[in-house]
Amino acid sequence: MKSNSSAEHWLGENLLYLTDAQLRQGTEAMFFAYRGFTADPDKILEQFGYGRAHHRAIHFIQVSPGSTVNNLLSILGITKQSLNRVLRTLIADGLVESHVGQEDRRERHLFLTETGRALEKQLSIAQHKRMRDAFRTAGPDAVAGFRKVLESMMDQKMQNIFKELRRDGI
Amino acid sequence: MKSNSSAEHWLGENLLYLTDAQLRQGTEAMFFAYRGFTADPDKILEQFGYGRAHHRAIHFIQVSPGSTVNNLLSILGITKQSLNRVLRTLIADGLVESHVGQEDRRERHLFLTETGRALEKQLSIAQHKRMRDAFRTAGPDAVAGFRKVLESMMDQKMQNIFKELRRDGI
DNA sequence: CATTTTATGTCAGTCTTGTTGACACTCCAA
DNA sequence: TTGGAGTGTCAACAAGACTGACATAAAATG
Repeated sequence: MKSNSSAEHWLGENLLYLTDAQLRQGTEAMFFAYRGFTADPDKILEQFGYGRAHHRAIHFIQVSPGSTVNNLLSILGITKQSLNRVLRTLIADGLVESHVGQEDRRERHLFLTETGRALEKQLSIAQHKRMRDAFRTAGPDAVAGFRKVLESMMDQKMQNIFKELRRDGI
Repeated sequence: MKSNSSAEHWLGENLLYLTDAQLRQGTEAMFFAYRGFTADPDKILEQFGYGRAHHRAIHFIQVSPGSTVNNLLSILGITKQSLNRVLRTLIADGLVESHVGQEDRRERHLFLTETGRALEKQLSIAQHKRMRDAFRTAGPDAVAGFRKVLESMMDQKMQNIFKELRRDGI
């Protein structure tokens, strides 16, 4: 009896929900959900002539004000040339300020201006609305699971950066 | 006593985990996880000179063999010109076959060839490995929550398509 | 039968966002 | 003083999305 229940438990945890069909379903869910996830901010960004790359830069500068270019690069996982193109336009448009470092004057510390913070707020309100609705619909336990799975799906390096971001003020 | 507990419950469900910080964390989790999610297939695709667009086409043709171009378009949410560019190369490379419809001869029905199925298998094995590991680490309840939240995050139209895909054989 | 609509394909041009490679400048540290 | 790190910039390129225009074949409709 006990060994039977244990076998069932093993099945439940390791086979039952890990069929190809289930994994395929997970794959498609990620694909479709990510589209929804970016849809609302994309509409706003379009009005300003910006793209997702601008959104990401704005987001992480907001989260870690004073972050250096290099730090931002390791978070975004793109080349400095790509980031620089985006930063250049954001700085030219007065959304981002770049301050020479006091200790190390080679470094540039990035900050959002008033205008930058306004756009960031507009973007996050739109994005958070959808996420809040999804969280409410799914319920607290589902949200916990959602975060758990997503975290496990990241590369180890990104998982560390993700946790690092939680430690600071945010 | 009872009303107090009820109030706490309400707080727990509607405020506690829906702070700006929590929503921001969800946003970042989606961003980092999606990078991990695509990383492994991307490496394989690169060897063949393909990109994510090719992967998506291959995936959904595998899931729904005989699907028409228009059907695929509504799933992928791109323009026919974009899809056509991808399909042209896949057909030229002998991964996909396009058959004129029997009832309606305007339609083209898409199928994977043997070679196409082989690549699809290689890609899904890589992608499923990461997902399976993440699912095992997080556990069955977390996986259920993960799916629930992702489904709620999709646009209504995509949610229907997603469910539609579950109905057929998969 | 004539016309319109639908499904698909294709050409041409544009945009965003990523890539490499090369080079310059500043400045810290050995 | 020299080497290397952090940063900025130029040029060229590619993937993958977009729009607009046009072509073809076949189905649907009048």
